[in-house]
Amino acid sequence: MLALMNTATGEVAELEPRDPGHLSVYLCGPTVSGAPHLGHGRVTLVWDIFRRYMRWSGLSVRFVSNVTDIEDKIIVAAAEEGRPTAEVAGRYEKLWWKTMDGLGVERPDFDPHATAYVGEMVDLIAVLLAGGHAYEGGDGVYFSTASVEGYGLLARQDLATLRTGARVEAADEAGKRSPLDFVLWKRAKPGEPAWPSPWGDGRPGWHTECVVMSLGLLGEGFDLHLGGLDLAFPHHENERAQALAADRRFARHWAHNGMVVDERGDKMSKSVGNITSLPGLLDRYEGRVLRALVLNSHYRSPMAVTEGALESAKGMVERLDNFVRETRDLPPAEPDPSTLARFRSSMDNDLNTTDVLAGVFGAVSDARAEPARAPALAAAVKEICQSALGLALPFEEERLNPEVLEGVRLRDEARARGDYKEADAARERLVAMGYVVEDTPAGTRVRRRPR
RNA sequence: GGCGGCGUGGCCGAGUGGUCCAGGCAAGGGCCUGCAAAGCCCUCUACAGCGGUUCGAUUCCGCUCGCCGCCUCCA
Repeated sequence: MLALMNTATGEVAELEPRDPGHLSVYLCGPTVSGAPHLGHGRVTLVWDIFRRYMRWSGLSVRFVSNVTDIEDKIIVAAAEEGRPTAEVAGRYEKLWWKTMDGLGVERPDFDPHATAYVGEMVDLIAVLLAGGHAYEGGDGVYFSTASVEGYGLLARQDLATLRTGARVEAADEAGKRSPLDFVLWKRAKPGEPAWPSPWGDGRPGWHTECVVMSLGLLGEGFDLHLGGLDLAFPHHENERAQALAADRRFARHWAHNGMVVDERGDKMSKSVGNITSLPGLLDRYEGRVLRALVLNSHYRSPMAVTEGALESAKGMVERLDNFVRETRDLPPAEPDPSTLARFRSSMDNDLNTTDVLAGVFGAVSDARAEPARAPALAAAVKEICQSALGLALPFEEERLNPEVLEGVRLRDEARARGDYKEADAARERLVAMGYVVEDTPAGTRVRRRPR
């Protein structure tokens, strides 16, 4: 079974599914108040790879990832555009899923929306109030962090030290008793979207939705809660605190992926404003290149998405593409067992995907050096890349348009009669159409280079 | 200030107390080719610095320097 760093303990530990053979997973999804950025690309790719691998390993995975469709930033965006929040959120959500398709990231099994769970959130807040874990302040209802034993587990600090480092409270949260307390229910200002509650019309705070949605769809003591490292504290801590205060058993294992950083090594961050649009990047690089880049770095390390790193990742994809093209007509074979074994042990070791790539490229080299083993090795590469990692490779012959086929025919004819001037001209035309041209014993072949 | 992490060859990026070697990208040379492309071969070979432990440290320990993350919004 796969061992994964557990943020709650600081140790790599084997996953132990609550229900044998089934894995229940919650991943914190996007707030749809803008275009997805590179950080969204990483978090979704990392855990998409994880999810596929778990399924490939024979587990059934119940994968839940939420969409936060009501939140301050959405209200601001809607006000700026003079449109309803639901419309703005809907538009960005559409862009979100389109971008996920571009990345080759599978849809979650469930994608609960915050606005569909307001009633459950109100119920939870009532329970917290009744239990003395929450209080009413000026602008709404707040959670009392001091009321929970062991608050600070995911930050690996205790309440007192966290409080020492906390920054000055925001003015609109003046009703809080402690800077670490957080809002459960925000009373609506005039014109803001609002839902009814015993504490006045308003909207839920961000941290509550994940509690009711994860417990609602995955049940008590679900297996794994995932997200970007920046969510570990305070977001996940605050989820955990609510669940504990409500006497519910929450996630049993927490895992967090590292941040995307800029060229200088600084984290991409909304407040800093150094975030890069993901759809914009996907115009320049296909999703497979980004997936290769993610695979080439450990999921917990900071990852820079630079031109050089992207070009390098593209080179890897191209090398795999070439290997697949040259081996796809080999007779079918069982995947090479030792290659698969190495793959499993790399993945099971806290998702060491860089080592996975080393193994895959090792198989590629071996297949070229030892033709007798090539069918089994090629089958292993296919199994690993396609089935387990979601890295689509050209296992099927590409269809070429008539114009390209005509160019290929012209080059073949010219070469056959020794007219290299014409042959070169035909090649240039094909290159201009975006193809790499190769001469083979079977004649001219063309292929597209990864974008 | 508290807590956590990082510093590997031109670049990205694993890993390890002791032979050799990560892997990819890039660069240079060669083979192959009508010329190419792809592929193959070769070259460039590192572990921030200083101490310590050890027969032996890039790997363990300490210190120094540098960088980053969290304690604000955030994936």
